Amino acid sequence: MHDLSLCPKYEKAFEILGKRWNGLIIKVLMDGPKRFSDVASQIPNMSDRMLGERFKELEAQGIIKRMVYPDIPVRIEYELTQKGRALDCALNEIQNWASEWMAE
Amino acid sequence: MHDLSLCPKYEKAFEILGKRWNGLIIKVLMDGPKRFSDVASQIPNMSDRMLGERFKELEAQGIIKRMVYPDIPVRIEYELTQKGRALDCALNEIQNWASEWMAE
DNA sequence: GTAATATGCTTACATAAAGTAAGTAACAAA
DNA sequence: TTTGTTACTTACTTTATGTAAGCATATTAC
Repeated sequence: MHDLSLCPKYEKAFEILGKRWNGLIIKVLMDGPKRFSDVASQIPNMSDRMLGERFKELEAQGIIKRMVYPDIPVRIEYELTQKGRALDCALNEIQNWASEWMAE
Repeated sequence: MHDLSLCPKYEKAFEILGKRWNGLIIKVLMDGPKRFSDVASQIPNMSDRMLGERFKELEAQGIIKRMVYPDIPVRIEYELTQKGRALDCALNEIQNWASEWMAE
């Protein structure tokens, strides 16, 4: 049989989105820059450990950036890059699908 | 602070899509019904064990159905349900994002 | 008749990822 | 001085995933 095989870029996209918590973290940040504790409180079942780990990975992948504001006390915010915000359409389509097909 | 919290249906959607291999398996089946070995050969790094496990989960979630045709030898095919096919737009948006933003 | 190959899995075991709970550094407020 | 807050980190346990092999049924090759 012919082997179409998947697009390598699509596979890479799912190395990010196909990992637990990432779809939720990115969606929360679509609302604007947020602090560690604000993201954590919007995703109740996720631990701090996971959020810290995911933030580092997403930053390394260029999807979010970590901003340090030298207020007193120091204020740290995470915000989406252009690459991260470009996921808006895709996540909205997932929301639409969920609204139509997922049970309460 | 106010706690918007995410839509529960969106969270459920990512219990499926946020799990390794599911985004790839569903995409492969968008092309039409396929046999176990055909899906396996299109996702080279995934093991048979994982494919078997994912097929069972996706069937339980109503995203695919397992069809048994009593040919000789018996032929088993996996195909998307209406619910599964409804993910087409979302996965296409992910493909678009990947095409634009993922490195080679 | 015996051996080899194909399909659609399952099993046993090893490693990696995620969950849980507690702790820490820097500062401020009571 | 004790308590609280923020943004994490550390140590340990449990779950998920990876790896390799096996199995039942059947066909084909020799």
